[in-house]
Amino acid sequence: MDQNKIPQATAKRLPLYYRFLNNLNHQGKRRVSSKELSEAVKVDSATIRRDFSYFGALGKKGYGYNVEYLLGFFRKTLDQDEVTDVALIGVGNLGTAFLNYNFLKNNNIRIQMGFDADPAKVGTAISDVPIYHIDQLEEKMKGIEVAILTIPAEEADTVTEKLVSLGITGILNFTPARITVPDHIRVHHIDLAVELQALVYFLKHYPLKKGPVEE
Amino acid sequence: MDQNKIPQATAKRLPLYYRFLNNLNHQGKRRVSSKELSEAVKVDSATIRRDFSYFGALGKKGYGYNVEYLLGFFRKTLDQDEVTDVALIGVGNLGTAFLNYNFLKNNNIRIQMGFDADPAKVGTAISDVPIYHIDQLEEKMKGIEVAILTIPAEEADTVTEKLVSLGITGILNFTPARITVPDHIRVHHIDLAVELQALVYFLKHYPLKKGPVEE
DNA sequence: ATATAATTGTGAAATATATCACGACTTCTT
DNA sequence: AAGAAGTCGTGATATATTTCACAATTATAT
Ligand SMILES: NC(=O)c1ccc[n+]([C@@H]2O[C@H](COP(=O)([O-])OP(=O)(O)OC[C@H]3O[C@@H](n4cnc5c(N)ncnc54)[C@H](O)[C@@H]3O)[C@@H](O)[C@H]2O)c1
Ligand SMILES: NC(=O)c1ccc[n+]([C@@H]2O[C@H](COP(=O)([O-])OP(=O)(O)OC[C@H]3O[C@@H](n4cnc5c(N)ncnc54)[C@H](O)[C@@H]3O)[C@@H](O)[C@H]2O)c1
Repeated sequence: MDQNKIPQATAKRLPLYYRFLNNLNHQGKRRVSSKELSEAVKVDSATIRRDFSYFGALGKKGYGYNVEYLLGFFRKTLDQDEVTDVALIGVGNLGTAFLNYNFLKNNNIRIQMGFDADPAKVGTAISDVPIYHIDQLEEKMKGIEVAILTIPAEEADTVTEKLVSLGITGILNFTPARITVPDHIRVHHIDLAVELQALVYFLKHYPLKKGPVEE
Repeated sequence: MDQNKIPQATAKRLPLYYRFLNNLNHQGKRRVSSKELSEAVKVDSATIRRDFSYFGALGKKGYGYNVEYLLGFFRKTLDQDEVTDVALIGVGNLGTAFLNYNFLKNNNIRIQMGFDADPAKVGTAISDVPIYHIDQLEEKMKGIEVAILTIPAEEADTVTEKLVSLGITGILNFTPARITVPDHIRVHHIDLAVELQALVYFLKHYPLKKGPVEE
């Protein structure tokens, strides 16, 4: 049932398509063309058609795509029928922001518990998510396969080792550390400082149209 | 002085290299090879050499790269000698987390002011960053070219229009909305829910080695 | 002084992604 | 019912990025 031939670039766009299809559905739209979708998600319409085509012929020539059908298809494809539980490690500035966000609504993902090393935080709850001590990882984290890492960079390697030994398979890493994991574990990095700095770099070195490059 | 031929993929990695070179320098390391750096940043060593080579011959065969020299070079390349001021729009969960983070230290970027629509937040300061009312944008935001957008998705288009009319050139957009801007404005999207959902998708559909695909 | 080991920079090849452009088919209009 | 308009799916092509692999050069050991 697995389509290992779906390009990663396509896979990364699926959640985006899914969200916009949901929006359209809520607006009562019955059909949508790759052109319309393109304007909404800012992805070239040929790319959208190509993306969809990896899953078969989902549309109808001359008509477009049926919103409800497409939505249902992607819901299954993205496993949106079952809730995915994740753990959050590091209840600081970023971690707290995530705990206050409802990933269930649109993404069917639930942060089920948080862990921190600070005794002042242990035992509390944020948006109904209980916070445990990091030493309770083994005891509490049974069955959870995905972790969000929002701890100081210095702690990243130690905590990652623990997570790996407890059977985690995926980590969303917000620390600037490039953590080391065995081959069978997937890590996605979101490096906010790098993103910001890269944006600034692009602005200065790849100016878009207006404002010609001086000097 | 501009090198418009540097691939975007390379440009995105520059801040990463810069940070690790900084680390090495602090550790007192004098030289580093592409292989060592590769292990630290998890980027193939050939890719690193290729990336560096776009800027000329920065290394020495049989020796590697001089850390201090490379660091100095990238500091200039990344304009790390002057502070870049940015504005943050939307002082909620995420926005507050960013305000509490010091981007100055490693990235020479300063969030100089925040804006919000909530009167309870206006007039306060978070980590010494003053919060103004969104209606004061024009009055206060003079000279700032980059904005971080952390407002509700519904507000994204309206606020973006204002930002654009006030001469912003780059936006780091954390809302799930795909905002529409003129061609000369650069928008980078960081869509946290999409990132999380994409990670989950990859885990289920592209399992790495161990744990063969069932069903 | 010589041999050995390390490491760069890069042409060439491989891989990945995006876009063009059009035949085939559907829907809409009159 | 016929013609016009719209839209998909996709072969071909273009572009972007990564990786291989090796000659050239430098450093190190004996
Ligand atoms: N806040 C931002 O805007 C921002 C921006 C860029 C990068 N980051 C990175 O994200 C990470 C988190 O940032 P933050 O601002 O939320 O930091 P923070 O200091 O506010 O939060 C870190 C939390 O982790 C906890 N912690 C420390 N050691 C731990 C351990 N061993 N196990 C479990 N919990 C532990 C701390 O008690 C604290 O609550 C950092 O690595 C930071 O560099 C944050
Ligand atoms: N918090 C998360 O973990 C998370 C995850 C995924 C996506 N997001 C997205 O990031 C954005 C911010 O999320 P959040 O959790 O910080 O939301 P939030 O509701 O906590 O904060 C939004 C802030 O924007 C302010 N605001 C509303 N309208 C405004 C306007 N017109 N001008 C200026 N300020 C205005 C509000 O007063 C509030 O302080 C949202 O679009 C959300 O979908 C957040």
